[in-house]
Amino acid sequence: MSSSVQRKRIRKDPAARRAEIVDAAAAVALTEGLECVTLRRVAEDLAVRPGLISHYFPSAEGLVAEAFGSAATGELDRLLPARPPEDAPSRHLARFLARTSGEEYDVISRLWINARHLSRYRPVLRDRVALQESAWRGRLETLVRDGVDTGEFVTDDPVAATVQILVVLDGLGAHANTATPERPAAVLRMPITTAERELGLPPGTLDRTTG
Amino acid sequence: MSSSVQRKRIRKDPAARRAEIVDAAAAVALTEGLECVTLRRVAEDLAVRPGLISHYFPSAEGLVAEAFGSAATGELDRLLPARPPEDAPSRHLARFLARTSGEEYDVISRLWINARHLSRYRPVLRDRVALQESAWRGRLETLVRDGVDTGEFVTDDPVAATVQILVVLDGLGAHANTATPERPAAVLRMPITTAERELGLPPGTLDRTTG
DNA sequence: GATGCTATTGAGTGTGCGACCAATAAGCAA
DNA sequence: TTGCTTATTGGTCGCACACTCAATAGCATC
Repeated sequence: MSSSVQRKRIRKDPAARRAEIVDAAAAVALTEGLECVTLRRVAEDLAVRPGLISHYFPSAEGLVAEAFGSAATGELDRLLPARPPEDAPSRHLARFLARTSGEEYDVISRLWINARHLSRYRPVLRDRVALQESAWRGRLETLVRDGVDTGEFVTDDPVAATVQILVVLDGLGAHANTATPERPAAVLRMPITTAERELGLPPGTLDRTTG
Repeated sequence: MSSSVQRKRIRKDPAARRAEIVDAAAAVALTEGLECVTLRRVAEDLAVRPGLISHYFPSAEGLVAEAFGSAATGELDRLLPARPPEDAPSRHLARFLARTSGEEYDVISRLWINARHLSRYRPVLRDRVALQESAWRGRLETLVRDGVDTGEFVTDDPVAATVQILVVLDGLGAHANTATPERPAAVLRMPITTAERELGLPPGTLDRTTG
């Protein structure tokens, strides 16, 4: 008779239920942080009992790692999707760098800071972070190599160029959780400057393009 | 008569006791992480009761912030001490950058990652992080300005040059908790390259010097 | 419609945390 | 020596967490 109690059980296909759990966990990871990905929290969001989450993830650490992996993969796809043939590599790179400037990118920075810190205590998560790192690096590296192939980019070490861009992005994202004093324009432009320098592009090539 | 029980009370000067607590908390913060700075943990290290820590720090968050501040200040003093007059700014800067390459620096990177992440949930800590950030920036900026004054460095924006160096250091330190694949030499040299570029120094000027 | 598999629940265990507070004793001052 | 201030103790409370496991019920299969 109590109003808020839902006694009806909904039995789902294990694969679908698992995906549902991972999605909910990833959402929590993005909005609240990885330490908020708990059995109780995820169960509450899905209106099930905590024990059910344990059934799919015998160790909570596995769920946290999965949540991070899912969230990071999703953000990578939004930030740096596969390049359609009609986009020139330089244009695609410019779009990517433009997306890393907005406040929207802070969410991603927060997630990475979170994961890199929590990796200190969670070996399973640490492995997942390493995996995601190589995924992000790999996708940017592919774009760089594509640009070299078309002749737009010039570098004798695509890996070094790629990693240098990522290091700068990591450095700029480090402050996503703290109120940062207004930064000089030269600092805000560091990703573009670095990319243009390492890829042999004339200054200004990677600035925001229309559309 | 029980062997492990210490019933004797040691009453100390409040200022001394407080300093003792902060020191112990800073040590835990550096070695184990800020989330291990708990009333119980610090009390155990000092062989006192948790209630005593509460007496000096009514809120545990205050202790965590203090622990970070103490640890960060100590590390800054080791890493970038005040420049003695007999040291040329370029030589002092070269020493600083050399110290940021060793594995010893990983401890500092870990502390900063830790603090920047935990800032998300702890407003008191967040303020302390902002304070420490300006302290680190201030000290490096002073060194840069000194070099400009002596004519060794050339830049029209000392702040931008300073922050760019720090951003690169932050970016490289982001991986302190994860096993990082061997990085290209160009990446490892980024701090030196950035400093030389932004300060108008000939390449190689800031490489490791003898002594 | 009956049966069997298993997804899901409900209840309970143990741990570590911050916070709170009355009782106690150390050491200084009168 | 006596008395007072307060640093320090010991104990307790409530909360949130992961983890365990027997009981239950949804649903596909026969």
